[in-house]
Amino acid sequence: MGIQERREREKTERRMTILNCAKELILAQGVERLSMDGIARKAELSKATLYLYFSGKEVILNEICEESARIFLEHFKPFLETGITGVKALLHFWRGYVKQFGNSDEIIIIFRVRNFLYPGQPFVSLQKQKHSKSPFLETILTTMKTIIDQCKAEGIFDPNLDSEMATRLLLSMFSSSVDNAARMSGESKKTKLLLDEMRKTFQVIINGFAREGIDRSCLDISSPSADGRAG
Amino acid sequence: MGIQERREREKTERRMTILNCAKELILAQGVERLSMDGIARKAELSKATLYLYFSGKEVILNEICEESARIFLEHFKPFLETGITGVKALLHFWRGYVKQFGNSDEIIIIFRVRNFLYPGQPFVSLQKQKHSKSPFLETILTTMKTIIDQCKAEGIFDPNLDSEMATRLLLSMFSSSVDNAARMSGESKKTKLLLDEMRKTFQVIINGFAREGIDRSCLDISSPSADGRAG
Amino acid sequence: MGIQERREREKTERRMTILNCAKELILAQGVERLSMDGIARKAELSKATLYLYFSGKEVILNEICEESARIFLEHFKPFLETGITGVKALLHFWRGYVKQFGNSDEIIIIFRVRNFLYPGQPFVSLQKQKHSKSPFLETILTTMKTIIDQCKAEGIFDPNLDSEMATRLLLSMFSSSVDNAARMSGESKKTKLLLDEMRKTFQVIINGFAREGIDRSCLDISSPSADGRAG
Amino acid sequence: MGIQERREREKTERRMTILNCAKELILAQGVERLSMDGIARKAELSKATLYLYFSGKEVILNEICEESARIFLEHFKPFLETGITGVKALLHFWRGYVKQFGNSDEIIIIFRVRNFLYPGQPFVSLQKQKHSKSPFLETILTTMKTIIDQCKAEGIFDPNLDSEMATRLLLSMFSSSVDNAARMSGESKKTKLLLDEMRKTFQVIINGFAREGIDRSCLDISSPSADGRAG
DNA sequence: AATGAATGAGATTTCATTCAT
DNA sequence: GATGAATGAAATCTCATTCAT
Repeated sequence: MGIQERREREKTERRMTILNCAKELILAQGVERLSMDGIARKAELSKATLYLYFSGKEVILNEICEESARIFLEHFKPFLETGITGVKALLHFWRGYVKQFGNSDEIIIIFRVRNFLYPGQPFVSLQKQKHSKSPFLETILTTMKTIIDQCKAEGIFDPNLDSEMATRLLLSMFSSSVDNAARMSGESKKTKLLLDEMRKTFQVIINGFAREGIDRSCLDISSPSADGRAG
Repeated sequence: MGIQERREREKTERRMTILNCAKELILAQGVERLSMDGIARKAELSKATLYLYFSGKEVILNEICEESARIFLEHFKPFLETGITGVKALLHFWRGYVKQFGNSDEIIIIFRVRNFLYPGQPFVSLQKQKHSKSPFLETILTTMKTIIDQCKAEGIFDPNLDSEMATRLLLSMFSSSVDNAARMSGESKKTKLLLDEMRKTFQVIINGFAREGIDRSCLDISSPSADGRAG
Repeated sequence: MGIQERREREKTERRMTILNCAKELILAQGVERLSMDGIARKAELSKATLYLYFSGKEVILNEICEESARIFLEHFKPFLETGITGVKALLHFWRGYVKQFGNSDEIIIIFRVRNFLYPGQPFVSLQKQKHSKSPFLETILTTMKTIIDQCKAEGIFDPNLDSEMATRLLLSMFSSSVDNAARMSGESKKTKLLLDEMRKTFQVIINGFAREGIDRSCLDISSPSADGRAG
Repeated sequence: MGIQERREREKTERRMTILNCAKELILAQGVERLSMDGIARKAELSKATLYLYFSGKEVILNEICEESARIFLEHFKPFLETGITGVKALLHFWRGYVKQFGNSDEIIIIFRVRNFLYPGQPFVSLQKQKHSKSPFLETILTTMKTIIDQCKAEGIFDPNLDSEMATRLLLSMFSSSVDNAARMSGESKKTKLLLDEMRKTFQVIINGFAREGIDRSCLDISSPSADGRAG
């Protein structure tokens, strides 16, 4: 029984080792140059062993993406509670993102891998897709759209705003920022510089979403006192 | 010397042939699947010959990007005349883009190749780069920044707006849209759908750039009568 | 010792399980695609365990072949009693084959595995082999040769007929037919079509074996009344 | 021009070199163990070069098979003239085969490779196939069936003989013999022993084809005087 | 006795690049 | 200047077999 458990644990650990090695390599040299050989070498395993845990390269990338998205969602969830206003949710989303972004590279990986797996494919395609291959990414999208709709309903955002376009725009922005960050070397990745840039960008876009004439102070994501109440 | 000249001219023509074939292939099947083999076959040259004109695949891609940017700038220039207001310039920029986008595929190529060459690298890195590898892309950026600065000076845009961030945001948006378009099949590429999406996005961002309280009608890029005069 | 015996019995059972799983897989997907992995999965054992019972894949295949031949012989034996004429024995052989072929897949396995193990190797090599690797196959051969010799002695077959060649020819024919059958999908395997083909072929060959001028009716394998008495 | 021709010739020669190396390896160690690596090593070429000449392993095997069948047909053709009786044609076919078989290994390769490409698939499947992938093999089959039909028409063969079955039987026999030969080591391959076996087998089968009561001497393939005239 | 885990060796295939002519 | 031919290095994936527990 103890053995059973230990086995299970070790197996999970190995899986994690492999995924982590892959992630590190992705951060270090880009998804494009990621090879099974490389992962094997870094994980100090034989190539064949990789195939014991994952049925192919594509699967590894998918898992990385999914796992990162899952982790992100987990970190983010506590910030999203029921009964709060849309703007408040938006702020929480942003803060969750900042927290997450400051703590790990998950989000960088999500975007980089995803862009590799589906090159050039936007997060929300203009052409409807039947089945998303990525439930967690899907969840992120849905969540964001819900928040935007709520903001519209609360009279904060322009009622004519196309929510789906808005979702796409926000996520594209995140993706760009992240890609930008991923190109930076080493520690500088998580610098204030990048977060500043992202905050500014996020702010500009939200301002663009806002209903004309509204007091922008209630949309101020930098101020901790912003409470989402329309003025 | 006549001979010398003819030689020179032929050489240039050859170069162009190669680049054009590469472009067509990129449009037809994506940068990812572009191979020296393919270019050689299409150009009806031997692979070895390609190396007489370009020192490698990377260089070809770079040149393609540059050349497309140059062409884009040429088309765009007439819309940018001195003595007009910033907003008007912005509208011209947008119209130039729409025109360009409806008329040729240069812009698709610019973004797709660039994204392939520097995957995930934003157009304007947050980290200053010593030497831009792409003078023409640089020019596009500079132009846009100039316009934004002008809009700020004219009181249309938020005086606190970070012009460089704004430039990056605009270009990221364009890039995303183009990638999205490139995923669409055939003629649908240039459909109203995409242009609509782009227009909406552009509009939202500009609205976000605007000074608080300003009348948004003067920023309406869909209205041909918008003249950039602040209300 | 009871324990000893049980152990022994269990070991034999395990061996059988493994062999049977392998057989089923062979019938389902062909020898070519048989893998140790597959056997282990089907037998619900670990691959390593297979090696406790058999020293390698080749050995498993050999045993399968042998065991199938043994089973075939067992089914066939009752049809072969002493005191009957050679032709009658031949008819019994044929009927035993038909019965066997209609009732189980052993014979398919014998030939397919054998052909895989020794691709292109005839059942009876022209070159004498010191030690037959397959005693049971050897028995089948011997039996058949005995029958043929008897037919010769009884004046039914051409006295100049080379009995060994004749044996080889008959078995090759069976092998071909079986291979043909194995290519057919599912139930159609045992259709009248195949048995017809085999009967015709068997008949032609026997006719070829016959002494010149003999009345072929006594060799008619389709007629149940043929009794092997020369007219 | 001379250069053009020389190039062409050299290219053909390379192709031949590759095919010949493959053939030698097949004869030496069986099709099963043939690998692109092996061919490359034997041909003293890089693996990549093989792909310049053949688009894959399967293609190489197919070409080998086709080419060998073509060579066989060429050697065989002179023996098949119009206006001869069916039996005479049959004798010629046999002699062509013997000649060919005594002279080269082509025929061994045909059968071994074919058996590998289409494992267990008889030359003439009981299930009709839409398109033969092998025009030359097809020709061999057609030729043989034509001869058999002619023999039936001439009253030599049993009018009830199923010509297609007969063709299958003959070819199976050849295939078996050849496989047998291929297993023999070195020079013994072409020994009288094997040819004797084949002759005997061929004779028995033809006797089996014969109409009942016919004088078998006219079917004697060993006698050079047999002239195919029914007695 | 049993097995989960690991692996070495090898398969096919691709492609940017070089070189002799 | 042009090119046909060649290739090294790398990619992904498979499988019979072994070993520590």
